[in-house]
Formats: sequence, structure tokens, C-alpha cells
Amino acid sequence: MSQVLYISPGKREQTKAANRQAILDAARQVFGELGFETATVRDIIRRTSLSVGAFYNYYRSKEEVFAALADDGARRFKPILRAQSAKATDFESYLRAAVAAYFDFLAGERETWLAGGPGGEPLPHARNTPEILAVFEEVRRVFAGIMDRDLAGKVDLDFLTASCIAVAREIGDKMMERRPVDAEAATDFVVRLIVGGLPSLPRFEPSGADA
Amino acid sequence: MSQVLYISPGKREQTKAANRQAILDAARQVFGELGFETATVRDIIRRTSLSVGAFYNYYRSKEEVFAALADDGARRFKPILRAQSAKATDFESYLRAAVAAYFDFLAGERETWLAGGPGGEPLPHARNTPEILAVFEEVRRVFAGIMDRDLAGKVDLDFLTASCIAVAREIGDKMMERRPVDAEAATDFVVRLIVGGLPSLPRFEPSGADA
Amino acid sequence: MSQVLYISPGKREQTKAANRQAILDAARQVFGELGFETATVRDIIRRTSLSVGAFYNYYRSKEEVFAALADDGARRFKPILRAQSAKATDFESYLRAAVAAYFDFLAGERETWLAGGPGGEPLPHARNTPEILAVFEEVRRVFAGIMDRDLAGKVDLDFLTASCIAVAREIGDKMMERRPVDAEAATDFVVRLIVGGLPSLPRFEPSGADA
Amino acid sequence: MSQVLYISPGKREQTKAANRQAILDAARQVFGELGFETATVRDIIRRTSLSVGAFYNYYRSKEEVFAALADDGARRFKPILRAQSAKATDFESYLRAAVAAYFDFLAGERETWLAGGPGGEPLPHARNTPEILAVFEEVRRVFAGIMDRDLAGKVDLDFLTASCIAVAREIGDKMMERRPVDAEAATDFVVRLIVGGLPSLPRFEPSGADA
DNA sequence: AATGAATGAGTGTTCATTCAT
DNA sequence: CATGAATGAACACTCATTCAT
Repeated sequence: MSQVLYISPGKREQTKAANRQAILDAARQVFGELGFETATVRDIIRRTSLSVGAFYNYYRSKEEVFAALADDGARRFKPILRAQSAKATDFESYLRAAVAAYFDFLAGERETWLAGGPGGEPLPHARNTPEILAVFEEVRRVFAGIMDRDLAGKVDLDFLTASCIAVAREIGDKMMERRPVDAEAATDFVVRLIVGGLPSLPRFEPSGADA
Repeated sequence: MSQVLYISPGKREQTKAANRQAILDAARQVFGELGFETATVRDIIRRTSLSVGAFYNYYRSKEEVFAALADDGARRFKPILRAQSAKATDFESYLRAAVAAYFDFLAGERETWLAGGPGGEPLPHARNTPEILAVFEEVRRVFAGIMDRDLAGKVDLDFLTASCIAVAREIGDKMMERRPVDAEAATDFVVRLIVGGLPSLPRFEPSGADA
Repeated sequence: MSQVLYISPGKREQTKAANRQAILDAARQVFGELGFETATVRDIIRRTSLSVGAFYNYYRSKEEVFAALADDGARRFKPILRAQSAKATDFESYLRAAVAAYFDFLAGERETWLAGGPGGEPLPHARNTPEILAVFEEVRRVFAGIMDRDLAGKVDLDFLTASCIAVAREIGDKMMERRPVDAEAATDFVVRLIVGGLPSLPRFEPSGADA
Repeated sequence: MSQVLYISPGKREQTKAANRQAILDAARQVFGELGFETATVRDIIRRTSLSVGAFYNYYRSKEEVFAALADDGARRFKPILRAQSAKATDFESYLRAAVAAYFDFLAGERETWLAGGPGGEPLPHARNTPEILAVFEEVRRVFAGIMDRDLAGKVDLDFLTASCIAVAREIGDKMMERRPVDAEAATDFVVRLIVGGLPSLPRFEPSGADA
């Protein structure tokens, strides 16, 4: 027998990586536009030069691509957010750091936004890429931690966290739809709105009430 | 060979309307719990005394019930919102009126919220009843009008509207998850946050605004 | 509303029952010819005037038809076998009763044997209808009980049971391939062979050996 | 860019034969454990140091390995059986020789039997290795010849052959499941049962036989 | 009108087979 | 020759919609 070993990545490895990425990119678009349920594996591979079978060479199931996308987003965003918030000292700087990190992440994802399916209608309100959902989860955790330390027992934490996320999410989307994408201005808007509104919020005085 | 019994021939029109409503009610629950894609027509009629066939006597498709639900919500909410905001004089009272109207609407929908899937977990992000989405659209229009009159050219209207909607939506959901449902407190939270933050918002003074 | 109730079976019920049976018959053929794995649901419905969807109106899965067939066979055979063997007094009459019951059952199934797919090749050695497998299981149990009582400790029970089943099975198939089908002759052959051979079988003498 | 190493250019032919055999061995195991349909080509090559591609270098299809296995078994068994039965003088010695040969063949295949699925239950009716089926065909032919010579016109030859095969097959399987594997005892059981039963079999004396 | 069985396109997934490297 | 990624037909099963009753 003559056994042949190919050493060094070579073209094979390259295309493998490229295909993996192509599927990921297509999946990001499709999930974003259609949502997990509506999106079909065939929708994904149609945006690709691959076949159904090839999809399953790279990911074991529709769910796995979704998870891979989410992991990827969370993994890329987590260190940025951690680094930023480590430097922060009070609530405002925490908030600003987190929002700025999130908006930077979003802006970095720009290429994805620009894609726009070949034949499909780009559904308006569909920004539910698993990556983005994962990022929100991370932000939510950090925010909760931040506010717990600084503001506990004074304002309705649950409501406040929810509001921060909601505003950041919405303004983030709006920001991405504008040209040029101005992350600084958007960050400023969010932080001023929240921090400005904070003192006006109803408080439960000394005697501890619950939520 | 097949014997036919007509039971209570009564007011045809009455029962027709009742069936229409029964489907609508069932659909509201099901779409709320499962989302449009996951929900099946059979899921809907199962919560009804009707048959699949009857469903198609009243609505031409799954999509049509969804649309009907949206119309219904918008129709019921529009007059309330209009009446409330007619009495308002400045931005704060406008905002408060609109948010209060929305939260009242939500609270009135309570039965729906109480449903809770038979065997399943009350899916987290499944609060997208078409009615609710329609209400948001209406709120968005009114808000835009209000702010256009009072604040135009000074703050980023698009961002501000988006923020109001986002916060109202999120806090509305949170409110509904609490017992007892306290619409007044929730309204207060939203209004204070927004109105309190308003003065801190960046303004583009004399020179022209952008898009 | 006018509610209409159709009372008495009517044509609907009739065709339902007919379809159920048609699927069962088609499945018996297909499983017999192809085996459970190889047989596809489409193979089954192709032998029917129904659609894929209809199949699932009647049976929840491919496995369920298989089970239904097996249950049916076991249910029909069990009482016959029980009745026959209740009357038996020694091993020979037991054996004869059981074999006769099995061969009668087989002969009663004749229509099925005559079917023969429209376009497909009637694979030679494929008599593994779930019904028949179920019948064998039942026979095996009864035989084991019988021999346990009469012959325990003297001959290799496991070998003997296996031999009885094997011979009955094989001769049963052969019998069905002949015209006319002569159950009595076949039964006689099996019983004589086994009962005649029994005294020659090796025994483990007084001192108990194991199997 | 891709570096190619040829390892041990050695005797081409030797390794080719070895690979062929490796595939055959793996296939024997896999078909035995899983059956033809359930077994996948990947299941086979996974028990090999080869790749899917290599599989198709040696065999043109999954079916071809199956056939090759059958041929192999028949080829190996045929001479043994022939030799044994050449020495036989009457029916009993013929039968004993054939059964002994078959059981020896089976015992020689022991390694295969020992395999036992990695995670799964050793499927009950999955002893249909093509080799074994082929062996049966051969046995059937020899038996038919033997009995034709010795017993023609007196007993139902077709029934008797079928019974011999059925019993040998079944007892062979049982034998292989016991420890230690005792081919002699098993042979004795089969021969005594059949030969003992033979005189009791119904005969069609003077007048003509049917088919 | 009401019914619910029938339909068949569509879904996620598997697997024998091919072919560029 | 070996390799293993690519292919696409096939599978079991679901579900919106139609239609005979």
C-alpha cells in the first residue's frame, strides 16, 4: 500500500474554513431576517454555494449553528465589556462603558448588516441574530451587577435594568440604520437619558419595600 | 342514512359573531404563547368548540387571524389613546396619558396573560401578540406627533420616540409579570425616567439638524 | 349558530374503517416483503389510494402500524392456542394442538399471502410480518410451559423449543406455498418428526447436569 | 505547498489484499450486528484504518461487499462439506457430516460472534451474515442431493430438507450463544432428533407422490 | 354553515456515492 | 491509490389548506 500524507493546511483546510464561515454568515443573515423557527436549513445553504449535506458536515443540526453564532457573539463581546467596565468607577461611567462597548461591537458587525439577501425581502424589525441576543444577556448580567452595587434598595432595579437594555437595544438598531454610523453620539444619547432620568425615579425610602 | 339534528337554530348572526370572537380569543392566547410560526391552526381551534373547517369559514388563513387580531387591538386602543392625549397640554402629560392608556390596555388583556401553556414553560420572548404590536405602532404615531409639536429640532426625535416605545414596551411586560399588576407605579416609572432625562439630552442648537 | 350532528356511522365511518384496513393490509405486505427497516411509509401508502398525510391520520408512526399488526396477530392467535392446548393431556397432544392452531391461523391469513405487490418483486424468504413474529412469540411461551411440565431435566429444553419453532415456522411457510393448502398433513409431518425424534434425544441422567 | 510523504512503498499487492480483507472482516461484524439496511458504509470503514473513498476502491457498492461476503463464505464452506459428505455412506452419516461441517464452520467464525455492538443490544434476529445465508444454500443443495438418493418417493423430501435446515440453523445459533461452544453436542442433538423422527414420518407407499 | 379526513409541499436529517486534491 | 468533503435523493413526519359529506 502507498499511504499518502498531506502535511500543512493546504487548500483543503482553507476551503473548509471558508465554508464554515460561509455557513455562519449565511445563518446570521437568515436567522436575523426570519428568526430561528421560520429559518430553514435550506434557506441557509441557499445563500451559500454548498449543498444540504455539506451543512451537516459542518454543523450537526440547525440548533448547533444557532448556538455557534451565539457563542461567537458572546465570546467576542465579553472581554471587551469586562475590560471597559473594569475601568469604571461610578454608575455613569459603568453605563457609558457598557453601552459604548455594545455599540462598538455592533458597528464592528457592520459588514453583516450590509449583506442583505440576494432575492429575499429584508424584513424590517428582525435583528434577533443569536449573537446579538447573547450579547444582551451578557449586558444584562453586567448591568445587574453594577446597579446592585451602586443603587441597591433605592430604585426598582428590575425596571431600571430592563429600561437600560431596551433603550440600548433600540438605539443601537437605529444607529446602525444611519450613515455614517456614529457610535459616540448614540452612546451619549443613551447615557444622558438614563443618567438624567435616574434622580427623578421613584424611590422606596429607608424602610425596605420589596419589588 | 345520516340523521341530522339542528340544535338551537336561533340568531344566526349572533353565533357567527361569537365564533369569530372565539377564534380570535383562542388565537390571541396561542400566538402569545407559541409565536406565529410555532402556533398551528389546530392549536387554535383546539381551544374552541369549532372544527378546522369552521376556522376557514371565518378566516381565510392563519395569517388573516393574525392580521385581524392586530386590527382589533389597534381599533380598541386608538380611541382610548386619542381621548387621553386630547386632554394633555404638555409633553409630560401627553406621555403620561399615552403610557397610562397603553398599560391600562395591557392590564385589561390580563386574562390572556394568565393563560400559560398547558404543559410548557411560558416562553420568554413570546409577547408578540399582533394586537400588542399594533398598539405600539399607534403609540409610535401619536408620540411622533406630540414630540414633533413640542420639541422638534431640539432633540433627536427619532431616538427619543424609539426610546419611549422601547421603555414602555419592556416595562409593560415586566409589569404584567408582577402580582398585583400595578399600572400606576409602572406608568410613573416610565414617565419619570423619560421626562427626567429629557433636559440632559444633547441638543443641536441654532444650526440645522441632520436626518 | 346552527350546530349539525350526524348520527349513525354513515359513509364517513365506513370509509374510515376501510382506509384503516387498507393501510393495515398494505403494511402487512410491505413489512413481509421488505422488513421493517427497508419498508418506507411511502411504500405502504403507494399500495393504497391514500396520501402520506392520510397515513398519519390513522397511525401515529411507522412503528405504530407495525405494533398494530403484531397486536392484531397475537390477539387473534392467543385464544385459539389457549383453547386448543387446554384440551391437551400429554406432550404430543400439546404439540399437535399448538401446531394445528398455528397452521390454521396461517391458512386463515391466506388472502394476504395471495396479494403479491403490483409492481414489486415478491422477495422469496420474507415472511416476517409482525403478526407472524408475534404469533411465534406466543407459541414459544406456550411450548416452553408445556415442555417444562412434561420433560423438564431430561432433554435440552432450550434446544427442543427452538427446534419445534423452527420446524413449525419453516413447514408452515412451505405449506402456504402449496396448492391446495393442507394444514392437516403439515401438522402431521411436524408432530411425527418431533415426537418420533424425542426418544432418541440425548438425556442428562439422574444426576442433574446444567443446560 | 502540500508535502507528500510516501510511507513504506513495499509490496503493493500484499496491502491491497490486506485492505480487502479488513473491509470484509469489518463488514461481517457490522452486517451481523446491524443487518444490511441499518448498517452504513461508514459503520464499516470506521472499524478499519481506511477512508470512505478507499472502500469504493475495493468494492463498488455496499451491496457488493455483502455479495463478496456471501461468496467468501460459500467458497470456504463448500470444500469442507464436500469432503465430509464424500465419506458418508447412509443418510445418518450424511446428515451428521453436513451438520458437523456447518457447526465447525460456525465455531470457526467465533470471533465475529464475540463482537457485540459497542453501545447497543446484540440484536436478536441479526444473524443474517451473507456468509451464513450462503452456507445454508449450499447445505440445502447437498441435503437435497443426499435425500434424493436415499429416500426419494417415500417421505416428503421438500418438507424434510426444510426441517433439517431450519433445525440446524436454529440450533447453530443457540450453540453459538452458549459457553463453551460445544459443536459436538449440538450436532448430536440435531442428528438424533431428525434421524429419530424419520421412521415416524408419513410415507406415501405404492401409489405416486405429489409435488 | 360545519365537519374532519385527505392532500402534498415542506422540514430537519441521513447516507450511499463521487471526485478534487 | 488514499482521502474526506460534497452531493442530493430519500426518509419519517408536520401542517396549512381543501373538499366531500
